[in-house]
This record gives sequence, structure tokens and C-alpha cells, in this order.
Amino acid sequence: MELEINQQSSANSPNEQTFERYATQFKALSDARRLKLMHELTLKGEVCVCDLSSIMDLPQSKLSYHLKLLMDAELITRTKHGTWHYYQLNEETVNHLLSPELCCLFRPSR
Amino acid sequence: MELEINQQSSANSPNEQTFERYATQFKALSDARRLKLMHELTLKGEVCVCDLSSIMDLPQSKLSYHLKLLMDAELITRTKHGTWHYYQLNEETVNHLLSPELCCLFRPSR
DNA sequence: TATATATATCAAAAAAAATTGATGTATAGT
DNA sequence: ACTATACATCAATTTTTTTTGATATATATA
Repeated sequence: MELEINQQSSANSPNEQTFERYATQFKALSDARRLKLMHELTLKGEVCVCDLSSIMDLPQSKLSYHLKLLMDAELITRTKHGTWHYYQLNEETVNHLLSPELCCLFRPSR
Repeated sequence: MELEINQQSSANSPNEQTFERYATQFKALSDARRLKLMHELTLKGEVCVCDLSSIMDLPQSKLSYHLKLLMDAELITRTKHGTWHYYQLNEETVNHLLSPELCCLFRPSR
């Protein structure tokens, strides 16, 4: 018999942390530019900051700021190859959060 | 043959408005107190401001402010009976937005 | 080793959102 | 008509988020 430490409380009695966690994730999604960014990752699978910068028409430091918010919310992940950093959707988180109806927009089907 | 005015562009070529719209909705969801509020509505179906005020331990004017944000995002609806205003979830919007996995927390099953 | 490129981080300023306390409005009861 | 109750709105303030421009770090290349 195992003791289970709930990462996330049951749906019946959510605790404050659960709400805070979701609030952080929705906050990361609460900006049109970040949504567009997520959409680009949904379409392209994996994009480096340099490409995103021109796609999004954003200066690099601003872009890094928004990428960090999405990283902190665990909505995206990063892999480094040399000096290039490639970002991709965190499909697990996104699919846990968003409806299937948002499929193709932000939620890739596996 | 009918011309169709898309309320929301197709998933393949979302326009700026689509992102702005979702950003507004996610912004409304980006606060732990508003999520708790949504959860209360999910559980109770319909609650008046006076009850919410004690449940949430929030002063009335603050509560009204947050309810307005959720109303503007069309995440909740209101019906008035006399001086009482009853708020309820907008299930259509919520279910369009959130995953079935968030069911019971914010997304009621019909 | 020196230089260039890609990206992250930082601190100050600007902009946006939230709080607060007061006032306004509508309805119900006397 | 008067009073009380339920809720919305407003303006000033505080807090949080975003932007900006500069600097730091890490890797690649000459």
C-alpha cells in the first residue's frame, strides 16, 4: 500500500495551490502575442528564438521575457543545440488544460 | 449559397482578433480568486453576490469587479430576481475553452 | 585567443490591473 | 414617500506586468 502525494488535489476539494497553479498557467496564456507564439510552435513543432523574433516581429529581449513566462508555466519546453535554443509546445500541459476544440490552434493532436 | 461571417476564424489561419479574444478569456481565468469563484459556481450552479461575498471572503465592490471581468469574458452569466443577482457558469464558453480533464473543477459535465 | 552570434538577465520606466472607500441605482418593504 | 438592502460604478491609489535598452553568458569560429 502506497502513500500518494497529490501533485494536484482531487477535483472535489481543490486547495489554494491548485488554483494558484492554474492561475499562473492561464496568466501565461492571457496575452495575444504569447498565444500567437504558442500557435507558431503548434504549427512548426520546434522553432529557435532567432526565427521566432522575425516571425513575431519582436525584439529579442521582449521575446525572451514572454518565452520565460511560458516556460515557468510549463506550457513550452526548450532544447539547446549549440548557441541555438529551440522551443516546442509542452503537449502534456497544453492538452491537460485546453479543450480539444482548441485543437490545431494551440493544442496539437498527437 | 450563403456567405458566412466567421465569428472566429478557422483554426488554420487565425487572425489577430481570435488571439485577442482568447487572451481576454484566459486573462479572466488568470487569477486564483476568480478560479475559486468559477469553481463555486460549478459546484453550486447559481449563487447570489451576497452569498459569494461570504464564501469568498471578499468585500462587495471587489467581488463585483471580478464578476464583471468574468462577465466581459462571457465565462459567466447573470439572472436578476428582485434585488438579488444570481451568477452561473457559461457552460458553452467554458467547455469550448477548457479540457474535459478540468471537469468538476471549472467545467461542468452536462 | 580574439571575435561574432544567439540568447538570457537586469534595472529603470511605462503601462495595465487590482484595491479601496465612497457614491449611485434599483427594488422591496413599511 | 421613506428606509433598507443588494449590487454596480467611479476615482484615486497601490500593485503587478510589460517594455526598453544595456549588459552578461555561452558557444562557435577564425
